[in-house]
Amino acid sequence: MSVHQCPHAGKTSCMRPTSLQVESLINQAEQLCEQRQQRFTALRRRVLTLICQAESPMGAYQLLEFLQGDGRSAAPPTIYRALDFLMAQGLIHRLASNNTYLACAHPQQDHEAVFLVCQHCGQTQEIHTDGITHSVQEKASRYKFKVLHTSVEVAGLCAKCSPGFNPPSAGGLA
Amino acid sequence: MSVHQCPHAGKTSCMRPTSLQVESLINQAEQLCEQRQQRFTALRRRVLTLICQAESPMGAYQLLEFLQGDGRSAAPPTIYRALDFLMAQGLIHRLASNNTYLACAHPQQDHEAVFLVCQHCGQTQEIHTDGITHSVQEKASRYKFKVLHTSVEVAGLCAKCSPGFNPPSAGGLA
DNA sequence: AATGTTATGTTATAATATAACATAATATGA
DNA sequence: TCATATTATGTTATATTATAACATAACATT
Repeated sequence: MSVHQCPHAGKTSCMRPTSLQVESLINQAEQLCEQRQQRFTALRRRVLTLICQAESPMGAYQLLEFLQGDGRSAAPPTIYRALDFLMAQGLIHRLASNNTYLACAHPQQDHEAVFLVCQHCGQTQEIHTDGITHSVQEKASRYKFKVLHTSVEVAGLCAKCSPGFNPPSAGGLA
Repeated sequence: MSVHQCPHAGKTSCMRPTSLQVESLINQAEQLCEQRQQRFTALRRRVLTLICQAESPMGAYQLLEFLQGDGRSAAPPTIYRALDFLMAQGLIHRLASNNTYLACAHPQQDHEAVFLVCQHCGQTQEIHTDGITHSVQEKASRYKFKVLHTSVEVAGLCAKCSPGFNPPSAGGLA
């Protein structure tokens, strides 16, 4: 399980970040919440940490199990409320196509994102694409449709999971 | 509830089609299934008809109620199996953002679609956009990601429901 | 009719998410 | 500091969406 280079420089969802990178994401979140006078509570911090540490987007009940593992009392509303908060703050995204949640790669700016969701390993990459956003906007305006939010979720196979892919260091074994 | 002009000429999901248009959609479906040696059973026909007649995309349990209203015995698997079949045949689409199902506007060709989903009235327009599809494809290939299916769901307000919209015939009342 | 295949019926349950109300923690102002 | 308001969390129950597993029925082919 090697960590690959990534264009997003430490704040991306396309790989499992190191503990230092997670810490940095959490710190960013803390600052954002402070600026907005929102409470970044222990629970919210814990949930965001779990999401940041995950290899791939996680389901609500998966996260809930981790909370319960903490010894903490946790029922479904516990996790859904935390997720709602984190989404409202733009710190995480929800993937409608598989009901999972993942850390936002760029919590600073308000943006529309595109997600490349690997059907084989689940790893999901958030990418930015003015091109797509603009195409949608342009098309929508032709229908006098006022865009509030655009969800683009691309199902497919990531580089590692594409047929024929052989990891460079493994010589095709395993 | 007037029927507006629509670029899709009778086979669109942006409005409630007339009974003649529904009939035509069903006939198309029947022909496609025959060509593919698939059984277009009474149940499947009924479900597709319900979806075609709907003003806006319908939930599975909503559809199920209609089936039960028919006097027919119907449990969840009844409707989900019909929906699965219709999706496999490309006759309907599923919107992941709100768990609803709507008739495909162009069942003939295999296509990627973009959906403009009105948050106020629920009406949903399927549009075709090579631009968006190509943008996604191009972006994905830069990440060596093999695209299998692209889902684009745009939440917003349709022309009728946009703030300030006044229906031409109502003079701003109601 | 006998047989295999596909579709549907039926029961149960899984997976995802929210409502409603109680308690606890935090913030604010007197 | 205390009283109060507000926000967050705990708790119980339930709603919503979807599937598993197995039985029966319909259909297709011989």
